[in-house]
Amino acid sequence: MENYLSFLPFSSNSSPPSSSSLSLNTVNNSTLGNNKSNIGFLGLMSEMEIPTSSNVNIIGSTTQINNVNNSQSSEIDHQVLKSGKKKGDKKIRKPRYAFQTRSQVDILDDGYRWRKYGQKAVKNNKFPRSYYRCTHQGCNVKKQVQRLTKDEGIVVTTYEGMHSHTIEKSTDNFEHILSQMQIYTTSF
DNA sequence: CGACTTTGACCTGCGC
DNA sequence: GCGCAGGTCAAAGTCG
Repeated sequence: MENYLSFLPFSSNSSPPSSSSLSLNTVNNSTLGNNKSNIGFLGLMSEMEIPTSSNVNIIGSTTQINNVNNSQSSEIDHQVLKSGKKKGDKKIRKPRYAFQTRSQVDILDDGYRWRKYGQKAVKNNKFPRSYYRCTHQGCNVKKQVQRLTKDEGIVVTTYEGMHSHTIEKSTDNFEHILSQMQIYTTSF
């Protein structure tokens, strides 16, 4: 919070961060000191590194992120998520989409507003996993953010569900970011 | 004062 | 059935 930093990782011609282009929030307890935000999109993720559930979809190409959500979750989207409160509900989960970024900071600001609702220590990982929920009314999208133990520079973000509204910040928008990211992907 | 984070407790699913 | 791990809740605290 105090350490809210914004970065312009991809290009040098973008303008000030807080309301445009990609900006990144720095979580308080993340290691600061050098603000090198060397963000590279890694795309692929091995299942071993994300053992959370069996239906995590691995995103290999950044351009698929939105499309996959639109095409696959439209039906499932309305099904009730395991809530822990409602007994008897089917344990059907929304599809999840995970991708990795190489970053010094944990949270990619994708233009939506997120509220943290939990944090858990994860087995075999020295970094906790953070749970976020979209604050937009009626929007039930969640995401998890976790840093890998193996490589502390890699942040795994897992999205669950589909936004039912438009981006709240006027970012140059996520697609632009993703297209930039893909350049990194292909160069790997 | 509202929005957000922190954090311990609780619930559920799953493997043994 | 038991214990573990993941996921969520909600009260309290913090910040702008």
